[in-house]
Amino acid sequence: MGDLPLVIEGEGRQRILAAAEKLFSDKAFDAVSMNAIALQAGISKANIYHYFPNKDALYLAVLRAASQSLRTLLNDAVDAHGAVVDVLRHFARCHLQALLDRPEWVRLVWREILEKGASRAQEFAEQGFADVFSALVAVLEAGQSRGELRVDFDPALVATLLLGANVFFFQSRDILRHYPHVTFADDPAGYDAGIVEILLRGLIPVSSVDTTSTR
Amino acid sequence: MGDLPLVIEGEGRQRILAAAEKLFSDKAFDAVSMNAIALQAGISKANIYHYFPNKDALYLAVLRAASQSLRTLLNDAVDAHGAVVDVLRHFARCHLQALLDRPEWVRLVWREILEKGASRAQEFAEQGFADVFSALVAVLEAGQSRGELRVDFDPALVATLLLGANVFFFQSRDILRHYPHVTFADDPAGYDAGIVEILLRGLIPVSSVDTTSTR
DNA sequence: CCTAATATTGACCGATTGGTCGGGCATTGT
DNA sequence: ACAATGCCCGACCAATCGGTCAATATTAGG
Repeated sequence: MGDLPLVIEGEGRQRILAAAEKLFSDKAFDAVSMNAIALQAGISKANIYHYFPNKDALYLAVLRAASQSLRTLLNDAVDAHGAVVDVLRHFARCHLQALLDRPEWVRLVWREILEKGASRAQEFAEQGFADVFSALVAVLEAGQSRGELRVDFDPALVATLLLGANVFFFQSRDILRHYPHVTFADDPAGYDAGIVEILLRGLIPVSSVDTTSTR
Repeated sequence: MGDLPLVIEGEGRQRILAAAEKLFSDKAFDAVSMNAIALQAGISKANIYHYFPNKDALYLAVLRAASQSLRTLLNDAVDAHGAVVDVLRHFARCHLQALLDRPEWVRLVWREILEKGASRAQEFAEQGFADVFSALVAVLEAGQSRGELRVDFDPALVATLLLGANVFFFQSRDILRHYPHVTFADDPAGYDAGIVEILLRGLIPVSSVDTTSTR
């Protein structure tokens, strides 16, 4: 009695996972102590060991959950309906928005990729994002075979370029914001619109001064 | 006597910095102990404190040195001679090669950006790469005013796209390597060649079925 | 050869780390 | 009513952490 049960369906385990996710998302593994996690979760440190055998297992559980959530979130961005150019525009927009909506998950997964070179990254990012990548490649190939896109480029390369543009934006928008020429740091939609437009049209004028048949 | 003086000009301080750079480059700050650094440098832990007041100062010195070295390395990639398209090709190639040649520096700086949001990242990456970014933007603007490039795109956006493509390649080539469609994971030159070509020409066929007037 | 400054060290410190242990508290099936 | 079972905690542990200090090598100058 007395203590107000703020978390009814609490299920201690979820509290722990949430606390760990929050802490692990903005500090490295060794920089997050079990004490801090227990404090954040509002429980005792010893209690964590009732649900998880050790720190690694807890971290792995958090990473697994975040990775899977992020995976489905990103997969939802691929909607292969309509003309290829529209699909690309839609994907770029949704994909970047998904990254920005759940920065904790992205940071969690990306930190793991940075630390463990290709060892554990294989288990998550590789297996976890291969489908997004494949879906994007498939869209591009369809566009090629349907004549909507040129056929003399590598679809996987374009997919990498598009994914990389979004990830890079996510990672360095805080830095880009301070650059004098950058006007899109706070406008992800505008950024993606510009990116896709450049990818589609190219930087070189169509041929000579023919020009402005843009539309 | 006895001990072979492998390092003549050793200058203890450099040994420490080198050891710390190596360790900090593939493990996070809290995951690297002063003991480990001392061991790697082949000296005693207490001796480190003769050259550096504390762990933070040592880390900061390493970060500063790596950041500056990386900065000059990347700046050298910008060579604004010749036609704009050639400059872009040359820059992309050299920039990515610089990243791949000194992965320790890149990982060091990039980890710092990941950890400290925009606080200390400002001091290094921002200040350190603003000139590369500006130079690239200047090249693109020159290309626009000279009529070699279209004028209806944002130069800063293209610069971000190009830099991001290289950084993303550097970060995730270990993952990309395992993707079925990817053939360029071990061919940075080919990757950049393809990237630049796409940026210049665009994905959409010149007009309709005119086609294959490539090259 | 002596001295003074610089390098370098082993031993040590309090604090914090991941992890353990034994026992309370509450719910539940019987 | 009672035993059982899961949940939860304070206290504790050995190991390691960053950092200090007094004492010793090593070097340079006169």
